[in-house]
Amino acid sequence: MSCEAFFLEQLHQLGYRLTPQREMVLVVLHEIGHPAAAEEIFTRVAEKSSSIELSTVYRTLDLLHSMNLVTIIDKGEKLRFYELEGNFAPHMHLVCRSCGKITSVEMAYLQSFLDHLRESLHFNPDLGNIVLQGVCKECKGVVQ
Amino acid sequence: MSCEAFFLEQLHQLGYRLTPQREMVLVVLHEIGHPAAAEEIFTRVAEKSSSIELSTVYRTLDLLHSMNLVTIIDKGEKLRFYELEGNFAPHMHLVCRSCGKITSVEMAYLQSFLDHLRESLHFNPDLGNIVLQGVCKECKGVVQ
DNA sequence: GTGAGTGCAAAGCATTTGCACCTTT
DNA sequence: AAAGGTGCAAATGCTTTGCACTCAC
Repeated sequence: MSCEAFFLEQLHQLGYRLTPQREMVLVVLHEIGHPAAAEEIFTRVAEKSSSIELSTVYRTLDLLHSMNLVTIIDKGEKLRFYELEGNFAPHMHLVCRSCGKITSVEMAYLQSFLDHLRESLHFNPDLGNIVLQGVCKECKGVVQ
Repeated sequence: MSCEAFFLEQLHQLGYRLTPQREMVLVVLHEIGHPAAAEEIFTRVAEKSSSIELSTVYRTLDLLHSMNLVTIIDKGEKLRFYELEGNFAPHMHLVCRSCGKITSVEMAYLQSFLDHLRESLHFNPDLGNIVLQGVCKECKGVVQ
């Protein structure tokens, strides 16, 4: 099922309504295809001549997040990033502390560790929300 | 070397000064022994009859962080938590999305994954800054 | 004595919220 | 018609910053 279809079904099931604003936010998240700040999503929707307000973007992102369609990436600063999760296998994010670049990594290599958390510590990790800070390849010489 | 000694040495080396406020923040971080918000540290110092201002706490925490004596834990909300790192082996934190409890886990199980990041992706993770969201043992039945 | 550090108060700033109006259902 | 959504503006609240005074060196 495409994530639009899933979105429509969920909206209906939960008694929410489909508005042009919600539709546009989903479209724009698709187009961007990488983690983006609320402000960027807002700007892109506005550019498409669809009128929208920043607080509506936040409310829609919340909604999408509660449906597990959007991941919130907290880089440890004030600003948060939002990414459409619909089409991808679960993955984690690497954030470069020098250039800010966000890289996606598939979860496979983490699997045994996550199993350990679940089985030994009985802690159930949220898979959509894993962020690692560090220094990327390109910035290796620049900092630290 | 105790972390007080390390702190003093670093201060001196970098041309910073030892003030009662800085000393008290370090003492209180020791006493608390678990991740705490700036506000809590501020309150505890104030209780000890040492006069201090919240912004000074923030400035001191920044300083300690830049010396790698303090870890900043970002639970993905506005509020951040600060923990003295001096005496411990590097570890990561599990944050329960239901009750907010922070648990420390040693890094050993993550080692092979971190090696993979370094070797295959040339990404150098910050060890002091790893936070995983999820649901803890006690809250297993409560949410999700 | 000198410049780093502190207290105070004010600013920042992403995000949230209250409320009246509008629109989907 | 009813209730959920939106826009607008104001509030939040942790954290940061400017500035004059103080104090460690």
